[in-house]
Amino acid sequence: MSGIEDVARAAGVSKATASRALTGHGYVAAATRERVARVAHEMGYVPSSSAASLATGRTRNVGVVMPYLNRWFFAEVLEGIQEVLLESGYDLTLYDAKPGTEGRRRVFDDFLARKRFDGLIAVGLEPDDHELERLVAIGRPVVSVVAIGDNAGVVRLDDEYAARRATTHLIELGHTKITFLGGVSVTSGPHVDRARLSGYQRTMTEAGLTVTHVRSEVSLPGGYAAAVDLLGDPERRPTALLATCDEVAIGAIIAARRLGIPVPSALSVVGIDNHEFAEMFSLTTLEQSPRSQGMQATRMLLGQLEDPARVAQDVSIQARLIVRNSTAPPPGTPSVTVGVGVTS
Amino acid sequence: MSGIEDVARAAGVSKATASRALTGHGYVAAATRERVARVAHEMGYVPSSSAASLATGRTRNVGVVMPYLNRWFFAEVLEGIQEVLLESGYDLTLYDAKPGTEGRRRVFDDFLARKRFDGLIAVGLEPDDHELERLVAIGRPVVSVVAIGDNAGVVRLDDEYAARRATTHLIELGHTKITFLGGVSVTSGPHVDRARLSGYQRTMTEAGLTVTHVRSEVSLPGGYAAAVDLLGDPERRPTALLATCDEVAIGAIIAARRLGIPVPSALSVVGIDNHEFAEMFSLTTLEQSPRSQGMQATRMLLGQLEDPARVAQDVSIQARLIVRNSTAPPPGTPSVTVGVGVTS
DNA sequence: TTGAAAGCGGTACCAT
DNA sequence: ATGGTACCGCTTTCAA
Repeated sequence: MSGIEDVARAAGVSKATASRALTGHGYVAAATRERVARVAHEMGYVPSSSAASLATGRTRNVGVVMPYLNRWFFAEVLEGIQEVLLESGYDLTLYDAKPGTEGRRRVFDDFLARKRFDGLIAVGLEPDDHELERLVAIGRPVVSVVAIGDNAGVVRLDDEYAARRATTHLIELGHTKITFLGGVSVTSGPHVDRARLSGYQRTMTEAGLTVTHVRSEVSLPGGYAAAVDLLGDPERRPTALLATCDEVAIGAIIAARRLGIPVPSALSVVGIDNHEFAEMFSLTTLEQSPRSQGMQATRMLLGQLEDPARVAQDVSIQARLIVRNSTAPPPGTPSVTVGVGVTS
Repeated sequence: MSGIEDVARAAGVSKATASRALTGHGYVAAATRERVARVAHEMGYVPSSSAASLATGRTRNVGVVMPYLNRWFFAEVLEGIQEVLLESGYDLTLYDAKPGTEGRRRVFDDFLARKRFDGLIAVGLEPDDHELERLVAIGRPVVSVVAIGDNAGVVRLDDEYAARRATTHLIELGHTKITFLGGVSVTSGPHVDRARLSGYQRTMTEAGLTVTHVRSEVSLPGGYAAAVDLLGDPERRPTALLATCDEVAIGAIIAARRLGIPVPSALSVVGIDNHEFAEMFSLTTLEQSPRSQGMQATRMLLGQLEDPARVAQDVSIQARLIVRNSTAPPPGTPSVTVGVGVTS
């Protein structure tokens, strides 16, 4: 395994010159640079990253902390991050921080403290005070996808807006019995679900409609289970459902089908995400593109790395409504109304 | 940021002793060790990993290469790997190697060559000759999940067996028109699907039954689309479907429901995976636990790292059949037959 | 434009 | 059991 010294010798220059030629920092005669580069290539020279890191203090590595890897949103964000890092020659070190686990504690207390990265991307982390403090203590730039509650750079969906938009869509179709499916409450549970629930509640209240909220585990099977429960009871059954995310919405659609409730003629369903399955289920939803959020966050971080003076930004995304075939006017509406009320 | 030298000074010992006390290598008086440890802790000392790597040649980091992050199998494997590495204090560097992309080329030609890891885990990689050569050239232990075609350590599902077992299950129920859904052919496409298709074909042939294979993109929407096509044509419609994986199987079940074909009374469906959605769809399937495959592979790799003499193993897993409610005897079978023929 | 040499922060050998 | 010191391989200042 040849080091830079071997390359220098073979090219007939000093280590210093070889380093300059290879890194592009400092003056080197064009001819020299070329010769060194060629020799290095021929010898199959690959710089030792630990030596370079030790000398420069930079790792050319970015850390990514996220609580789930196997959920659509997170996997997509991760792919987006990976794509940009790959282009930029940065490695990506992944830290899995599942809420409430010993592993998460170790990630914050041990792993991150090692600073084996130049910067960090936190995805949907919802850190508590202690964790936030650790994050800040690292002293490296942090950008987050989904708010994190401090002054770091952020890329996020405007959740409140998305929920308002979705609710408005249903109200405009003529619905009055609209139930929000998912999350815990406005004051507890993941921030994302709280913001969406809140957007729904405000819109309903402003329209003089009654708010109804049914909890559901935030996953496809969770939405299915909750919807089976809700829709099975004719007393409680609404004419429209706003789910906290597409996974829950799709679970609900599957539940409705099993119960023989036609969507959208007897029940409208809206989600938030534009999940990869949304099209297959003709789901009306609000688009958030997690992949491009990951890409944006990464670009923001890389920008800060190359110019520490750069101010951290806060990018808020207004989701676009995608109307498919899971929403229609409520049953009994004269067919002159607006909308795409085609029966499935 | 205090270094080991500061710790040594504060504890009144030499750098060497401090290092020994902190790493646990070599003799140190118990009292000394304790004092050094305490001082280090008080000072918030965190060793520089690049310095340590440079000195020891070991990174305490494991690389993971996989072609997809957003598919169930891969995400699960990744979580399993992450879990074991976290326990062992290893970092995890992720390399996304999507087939046919420029990014993949760079991963193999540039990123992996930097050897910023002590060992590598390749998941479902299906490397071509060039890529395999690069992998070997790295000169670090490699363990793969899903075969890789060389002499590395492997943890994998016995795909041929899984398909045979699934096919046998359907044959025992009395089915004769069984179609395999997914994959490309026995000689092309991903190895996994080829092996499963092959297991199906042999079992069918041995039973004197006719082989029918319908291609499908290997995803839930893919299975849905392919099944809509197949089941929509009464001429071609079989009484049972064996899907190359649960995602395809579930797509097919959804398609069947949409077409008004009751599962399992008019159509039996078997998958391979035991996907997180399998239970919700009452899917009969062969269980493979990707999470534990990831964990096993990681333990195998860590074992090789601490004892390079250790022989690489080849762990092959025989999937267990989980009978749920997506399989039943074919329509028209007298009800005295064996099986779990409950109509959905 | 190039070279010599001093680190970067640990580890581990060799003495003591 | 502990200390002195020579590396690990690269970057970067300073002098030439």
